[in-house]
Amino acid sequence: MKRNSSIRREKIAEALGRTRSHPTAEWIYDQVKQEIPDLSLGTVYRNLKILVEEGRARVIHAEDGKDHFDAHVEAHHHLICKQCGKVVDYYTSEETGLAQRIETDTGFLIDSDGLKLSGFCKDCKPKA
Amino acid sequence: MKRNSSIRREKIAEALGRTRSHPTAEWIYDQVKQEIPDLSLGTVYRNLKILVEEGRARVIHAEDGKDHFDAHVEAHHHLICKQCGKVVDYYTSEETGLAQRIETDTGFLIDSDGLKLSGFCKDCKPKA
DNA sequence: TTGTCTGCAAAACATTTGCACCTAT
DNA sequence: ATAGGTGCAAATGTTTTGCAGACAA
Repeated sequence: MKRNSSIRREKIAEALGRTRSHPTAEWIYDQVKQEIPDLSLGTVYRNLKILVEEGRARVIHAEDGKDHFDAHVEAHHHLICKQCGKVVDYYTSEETGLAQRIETDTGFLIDSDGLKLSGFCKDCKPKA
Repeated sequence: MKRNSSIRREKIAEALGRTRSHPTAEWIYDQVKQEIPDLSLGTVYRNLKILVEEGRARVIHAEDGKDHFDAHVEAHHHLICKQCGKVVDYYTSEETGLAQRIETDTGFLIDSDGLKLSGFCKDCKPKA
């Protein structure tokens, strides 16, 4: 299947690349719809899927039941808030040894997606 | 709200405790239905939610879009296969320092759920 | 032409909920 | 009586898909 890299796909990729907020499909839809008023939500889903297949984006299955997307594909980790669903980036290279050891121990190939850690963000954290 | 700890709830907890396979609600439903034929799926969902609230189980939002449940609440980690959705346990205490450092750096409170690492399991791993 | 892309609406899917009844205290 | 618990079916909310038309190579 040849890919035409349509205008819509590129606008979607741009909108996703412009933010660090790990938006949902709907958020992206709202953004791009401002530029392309007859955009449909189905198209957003279709293109996000393609971007992920092409390695230009990745999905984060968050605690809020929605898929969140991320165009920043360099290795980094995600902290996912169980309460508000927010996804925050975290950078460290400290886990590379861990991933290595896991593969040796279990045969499981950890991918560069990095870790997902769930918990409570600053705002949702129960005040002690 | 007082909890009666109904028979159904306990059977569900037992079925979940009996396996290490991190089943979905539907799998549990099929299991317990053998003992309680008029069980309904809604009840399974309702009780799983209560078990999670009570800290007797936890949810894993897996890559297959379904929620998986786990009654083994001691601290351990999960390796989640992006291809087949399988969830495998992994035990190590190596990340405690990491969780600590994340809290210091970001204010994000990582919970004892441990890490979720996605990748490919032995069986789904692309043969080199 | 041939294969891809799209809007739209319908479908699919996992999960939740309203309701009337049942059960336990 | 009062507060939970339940089956059932309907509703929900996100994501996918079928289709017929539009577009690009």
